[in-house]
Formats: sequence, C-alpha cells, structure tokens
Amino acid sequence: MIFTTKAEYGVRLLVELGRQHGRGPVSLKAIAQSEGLPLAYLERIVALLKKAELVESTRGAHGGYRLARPADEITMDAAILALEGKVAPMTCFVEELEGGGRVLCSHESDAGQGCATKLLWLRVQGGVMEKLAQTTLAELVAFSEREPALV
Amino acid sequence: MIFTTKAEYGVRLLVELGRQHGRGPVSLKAIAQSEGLPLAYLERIVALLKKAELVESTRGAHGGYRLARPADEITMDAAILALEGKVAPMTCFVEELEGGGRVLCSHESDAGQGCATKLLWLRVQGGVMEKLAQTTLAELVAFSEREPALV
DNA sequence: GCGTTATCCGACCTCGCTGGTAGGATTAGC
DNA sequence: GCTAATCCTACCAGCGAGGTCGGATAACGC
Repeated sequence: MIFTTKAEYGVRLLVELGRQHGRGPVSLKAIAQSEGLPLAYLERIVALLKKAELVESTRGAHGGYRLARPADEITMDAAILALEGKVAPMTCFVEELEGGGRVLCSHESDAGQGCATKLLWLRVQGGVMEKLAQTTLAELVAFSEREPALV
Repeated sequence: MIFTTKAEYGVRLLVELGRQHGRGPVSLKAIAQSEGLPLAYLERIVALLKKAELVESTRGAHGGYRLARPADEITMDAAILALEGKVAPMTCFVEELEGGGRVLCSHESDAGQGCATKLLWLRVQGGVMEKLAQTTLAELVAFSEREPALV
C-alpha cells in the first residue's frame, strides 16, 4: 500500500473544501457527514493540512475550514507530504532535509556504499512525486463534479 | 511506505543471482551470508519468485537457485508483482483481473460512482508501474557492480 | 453572561500485518 | 546413508494504522 487513509480522507476533505470555496468556512461536521467519515479522526487529519498552511480555520460558532489558496494553486505533492509526512519507497529510506534530498540506506551506513536496490527505489519515488506534482486540487474538484453528486 | 522488505530482499536476491549467472546454481545460504539476511525468511521470499517463474531451482547437495531468463529480460514490474502481490495506492483498490485492470473503490460499490481521489491514485499507480517496467534486472546488476563489492 | 457551536489537543485502545522463527519433510550428490 | 540443499507449514512478537474519548478553548447570538 502506498498511502494510508490519512491521504485518502485528507484529499477528499480538500476536494470538498474546493467545491465550497468562496462560500464561507465549512464545518468538519458537515464534511464528515457528507463523506461518511469519522469526525474525531478528521479533526486530526485537518490539523496536518493546517500546519502545512493549505487550509485556514475560524473557531467558534459558524466557524470551520476553507482553502488557504485557490484550488489551482494547490498541488498534490504538497498535500500528500503534509498528510503522510513522507513518501518513502522503503523503510531504509531517510532523506536528509539539509542535504537536499540525499538518500541514506541502513545498509550503507556502515560501509558508505549504495546497495543495488537504491537505483530502483529512487526511480519509483521520482515517478510518484512527479505524478503528485502534476495534479492540482482544481483537477480533482472538476473530476468530482463531472460525476453526479452522491449525497 | 510503498514496498515491504519482501521487495527489498527479493530484488537483492535477484541481483545476486544475476551477478553469478552462468556459473551454476547459488545456494540461499551463500546469499543470506553475503547480504546479511535471515535464511529462513529468504526461503519464503524466493518461493514467490519461483512461482512467478523468475528463478529456477535444483534440490539436494550443490543445488541452489538461478535466473530462469537472462537478466536483461527480467523487468522489475514482474519481480515486484511476484513479491508484493500487488502495488495498490490505497486499501480500497481492488483490481478485477478479468476486466483488464478495472479499479473498484469501496465507496462506489454501493452507488456505482467514482470518488474524487480515484483519478489521483490511478495516476500515481501508473507512474510507479511505468518506472518498474522500465527497469531491468540487468541495469541493477550493472549498477551494483560499478560500486566496489562490499563482501 | 451564558449557552451553543465549533476548533483544538492529547491520551488511550484495538487489531491486522509485517518480519521473523521453528521444525521438520523431501530430494540429490558423494 | 550421510550431508547439503530446497521445500512446506505453523507459530509468534512488535508495531503502526485507524479510530475513540474527554476535555479545553474560542467565537457568535441572545
């Protein structure tokens, strides 16, 4: 499995916010009901999106969440990174942030060498990030609106 | 995490077989020692590769495993599929084999509709499979031989 | 000011799967 | 018939995913 339900729920949440964009804040309760998702769990997920500054919130009655930017300026690599933390092909993948994405492998830590699989994992990860970066939230919103609304 | 250690160990096993190709069967014990992997676990992994007809075996003393085809005819999509069973972006992804890869989602099973995330997951999965199919075992063997041998 | 509606926050729990082990049966060379 | 290897199945521990609970805090209406 590449992604967990954090990504699934989080993206669906973003799509829902994208649909309602410009019409004031949307409460999580409304989204949880229309998507059939557990509210308490959504709360924790939306916190990740807020920390990444993809959504904004207003507290109190009639509060809720809204997109921090227009949907066509939000790409999925930012969203997934915020939700999943990382997209690593393998447990031994640790990216050093300062080094600009250098990839370590537990097997080379002692010998300083790369293992045979590194080439493959790097290619796969590149393929994933590429597709994520090419997809905007606006596309997903449009896609979801072509389909007849369910609820 | 995209892949489990089954993929990691399995690919490294294939690379090792690729290096020794043409020099008779290689015992798992030798590979386990040179790669520092648990033998009993490797046994279960190589069974997956054998079922997929990527490796062949000879039993008994001086037996072992060898590639069923030359390394440049083995692509990583076949290897990973054999090792991991599937490469699904999300738990709700179920491919119907007969339908030629149609993708179901648990949320559309009752309503017959697609959800907003389907487009994204399909793209990502396509990106992964593409990279896997473009990489041959021969490339990984060559890559591993450019690096100074460790053991 | 006070109830209501909402976001925020952290501790807690359960369950399935990954990663690995144990023990033996079978097969082939010497 | 000993030994070295593949084969096979059952078992187990740890951990992270997925979700719950209870409460604190903040804004609006009256």
